[in-house]
Amino acid sequence: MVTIKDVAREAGVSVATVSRVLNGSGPVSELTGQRIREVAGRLRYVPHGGARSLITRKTQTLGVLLPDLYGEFFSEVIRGMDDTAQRHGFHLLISRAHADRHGIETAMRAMRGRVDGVVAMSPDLGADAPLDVPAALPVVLLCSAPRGDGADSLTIDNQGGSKAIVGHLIRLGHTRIAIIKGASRNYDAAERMRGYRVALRAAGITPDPSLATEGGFTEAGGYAAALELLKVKPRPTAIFAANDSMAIGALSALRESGVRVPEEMAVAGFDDIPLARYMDPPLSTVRVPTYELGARAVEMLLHCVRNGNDDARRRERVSTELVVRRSCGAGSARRTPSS
Amino acid sequence: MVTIKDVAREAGVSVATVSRVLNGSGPVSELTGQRIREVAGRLRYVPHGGARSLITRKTQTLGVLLPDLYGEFFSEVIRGMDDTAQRHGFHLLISRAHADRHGIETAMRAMRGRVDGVVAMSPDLGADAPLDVPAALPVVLLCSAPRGDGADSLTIDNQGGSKAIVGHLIRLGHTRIAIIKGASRNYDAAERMRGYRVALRAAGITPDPSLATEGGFTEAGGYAAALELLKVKPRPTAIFAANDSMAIGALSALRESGVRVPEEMAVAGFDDIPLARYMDPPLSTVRVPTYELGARAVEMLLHCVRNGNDDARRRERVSTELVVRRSCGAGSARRTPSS
DNA sequence: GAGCCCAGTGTAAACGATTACATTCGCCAT
DNA sequence: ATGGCGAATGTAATCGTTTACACTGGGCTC
Repeated sequence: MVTIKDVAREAGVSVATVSRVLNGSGPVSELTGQRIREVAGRLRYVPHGGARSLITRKTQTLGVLLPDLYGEFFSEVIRGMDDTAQRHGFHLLISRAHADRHGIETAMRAMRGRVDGVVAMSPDLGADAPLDVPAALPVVLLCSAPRGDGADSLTIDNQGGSKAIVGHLIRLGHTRIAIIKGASRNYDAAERMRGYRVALRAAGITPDPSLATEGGFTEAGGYAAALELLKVKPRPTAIFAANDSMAIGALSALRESGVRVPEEMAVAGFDDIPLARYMDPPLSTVRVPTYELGARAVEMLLHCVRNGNDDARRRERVSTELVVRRSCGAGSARRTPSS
Repeated sequence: MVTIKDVAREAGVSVATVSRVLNGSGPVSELTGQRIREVAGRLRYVPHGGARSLITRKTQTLGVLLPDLYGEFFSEVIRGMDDTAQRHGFHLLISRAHADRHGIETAMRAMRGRVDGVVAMSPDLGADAPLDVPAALPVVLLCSAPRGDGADSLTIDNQGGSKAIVGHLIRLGHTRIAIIKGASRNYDAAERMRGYRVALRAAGITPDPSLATEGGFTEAGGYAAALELLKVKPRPTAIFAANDSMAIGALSALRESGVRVPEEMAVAGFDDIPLARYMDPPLSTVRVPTYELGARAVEMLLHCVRNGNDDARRRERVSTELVVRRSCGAGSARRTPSS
């Protein structure tokens, strides 16, 4: 492996001069510069990133810690992150970790000295204590309950989205609106539940506990939850699933039970995954700007990385967009934007 | 930021001893060991990964270079890679790069000194010349035309998959089978086309050039291609799209043209993306084991990293599985495995 | 022509770890 | 008593860079 020393020897100069030429720092004569560049090219010299970052104390790399979920969400977030990082000359060190405190902390430790900062998604609720990681490491928490004041945080406007779609159902005349909740300790799930309650109360409807089931954010969970809800008397006329996967499971359950959607039961989801518009009927939902979520998280992190980590903590939130399709039975069946 | 020196000073020993304790190398007295561990814990010392890798000449990190595509494929591949890498104590440095030679080479250079090896996906055909990267860097090429002998390669059994599904259509009695090809210079696309031809010839059918259109692997492309194919006289009775996205586009085009699937036109895709089984009718396709693809690629790379990069080049291929659903009109409409 | 400045270059000290080699010391066999 | 051995520890070189500082020599200004 050819190092800067090899280049220096071959070009008959010192390593300092080579470094200056290759980084454009310090004054070097035109002639020497050319010679060095020629030699470096001929020898196929490529600077050793690790060595460089040791002395400059910057790795030009951002750590990304994601929970064990995957699918379209995962890849879109990463796409947003990578685009943004690359535009600023940064790499991405990606690791999937358990969503709990311990998993996150372990993974973060392993990143010490390899990254300039970390975007971590640890949606598990409860661990309100700040993370036990080297204090100097900038951290942006994604879709997580804000924790202490060691880290910035970026979340989805879950409440706003829930309120929008539940409000829409209410305007369509529904009063018995059920909810299929997400994973029990999950931050997004809790917030979506809260938005649902707020929307009902704002319309003068008292949330009925028998209309709240849990689906764990999975398709199978949504399926089971829908079957439960069909047994409730009087039966709800609308189901709001806290994500699209569960809504899709619910649609299957309803079809197999012979319940027509949206005539006998309106259904709505959350996330607007690609599948949603292909459902039969197409699923009304709340669009989450996944790409922007990743992009914004990296921007926030880069801000910390560059300006030091010491200034005031930022708490940001990306807003959502109501996507009305046929599954909720709106007259506005075709008001779907674009897709 | 606390370093090994801080720990050494605080514990009243030399850095060598601290290192020995923390790595379990060399003999250290029980007492000293305990003291050092206690101090390290109290000071929240975490070894600096970058510094360590500089001297040990191992980064415990694998580079991953993926083209600008995304979606379910992307995330599943990464999931397979990360699981495998993590099991062996490795991290993943992920970068999206242009699929062409130059993009790959640039990205690889940026990874010098940060990774122990690279999995690169550069499906663009044509660049048969070996990649111009530091020779010592182990590389596994994913879904790409084997290039020179500097790198191992792992591909999908595209031909096998195409032959299976086209063969299936032939057994159903079709003789005029159209194909919607993938992106023009793409390796997978070319191989799938080849498999299609081979299958036809094996059945004594001469491929009809007017039945081959191109859809660029996109949904819109598939839509347009299907409209083209409907104009061909005599009209084909089956369409094989080289991926599911195009098949889905084709389904839309057929529905809007009032052509019933599968009665008037059989349709088949390739990839088995999650959407496929939700289509109406559910899409017959070829399942690609995406997770295993990523997992296997990392295993191959780790083999190179560990045993040096010098031994014989491996050329591996993951096999595919025929997934028959309703869109191709098989009597076996419900033979779909699991899903 | 002495002093200064500045462009161009080299020397060597970092960065934070690992590890080969040297040192010390107690113990045991001779 | 002496030599040798091995356990426990320290010293310092090393990995591949960047960069503060020192040095040289030529062109100015007075």
